[in-house]
Amino acid sequence: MRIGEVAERAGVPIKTIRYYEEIGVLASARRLPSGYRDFEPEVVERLRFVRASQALGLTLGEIREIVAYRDHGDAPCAYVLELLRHRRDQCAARIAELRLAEQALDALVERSAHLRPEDCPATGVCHLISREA
Amino acid sequence: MRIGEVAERAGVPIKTIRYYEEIGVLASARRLPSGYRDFEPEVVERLRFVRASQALGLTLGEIREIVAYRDHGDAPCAYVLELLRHRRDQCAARIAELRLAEQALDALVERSAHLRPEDCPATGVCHLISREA
DNA sequence: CTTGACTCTCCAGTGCACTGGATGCTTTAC
DNA sequence: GTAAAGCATCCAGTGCACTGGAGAGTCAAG
Repeated sequence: MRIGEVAERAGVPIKTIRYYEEIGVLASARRLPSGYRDFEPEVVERLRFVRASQALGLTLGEIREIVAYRDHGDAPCAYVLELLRHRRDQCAARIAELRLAEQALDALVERSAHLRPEDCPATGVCHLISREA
Repeated sequence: MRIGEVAERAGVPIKTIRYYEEIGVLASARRLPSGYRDFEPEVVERLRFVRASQALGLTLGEIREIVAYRDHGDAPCAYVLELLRHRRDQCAARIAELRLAEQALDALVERSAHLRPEDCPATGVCHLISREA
């Protein structure tokens, strides 16, 4: 299967597939006499795996580690589990941060309803934000 | 005030201050005969404003716009308000995304408690993740 | 007067994940 | 046979916000 078909089936740009190969997320593809890459059909599945992992917040570096385990013949389960746990914690932490920011933003937007531009002091940049400091 | 003192008072690295000046987040500082930057004390306040804005998720590009309003003599209130609203909506959207990812990760971690490595199929990379696709 | 701390500019690199463009060979369709 | 589509490599750029280092000038203390 040539790169264009893989790209279409997996829904990943051609450039990206070559990039994945370059950084080791995909193994180097076999070549046709023409020099064209010749992929196994399984690579489509692997690309979906990569995209699914990305959607969960794993980095390409982590994904490369996972597929390296598999390509060495080991089941990556324990490593994957560790990554997933870590990533879940990061998620939770990030959500907490964003909630705080959201609340602060909400309070600011709310407060602005009660302010008139004339109340702006001449000093500083914008007391809407800087009073927050 | 020289750059080192500003850096210390505002808690911002020297390099970063020069960078802010370069991209227009800070106005170009006056210079001493030696060539050293000579800052007004107010720049410390402005740096705090920049950091507070960043903490709310505004980009340096947006912050530059805000201070540009102020430096042209206009109160940036309306513009700031628009940014804040937009940013709040982005925040909410991102939180929703992360919640989904968190739930998926949680389900995966949970499920892994009931799987043994022996159950791993030989094909694919890791069915823990790829079944999710 | 020397040493060390401070500052200057300029260039380049980081991290992450791509993306674009130039240039040229190969394959496919008509 | 020719034109278009597909593929190849290589280099370089994107966006964001810095960060590091080289090489050189300046200032304060002893």
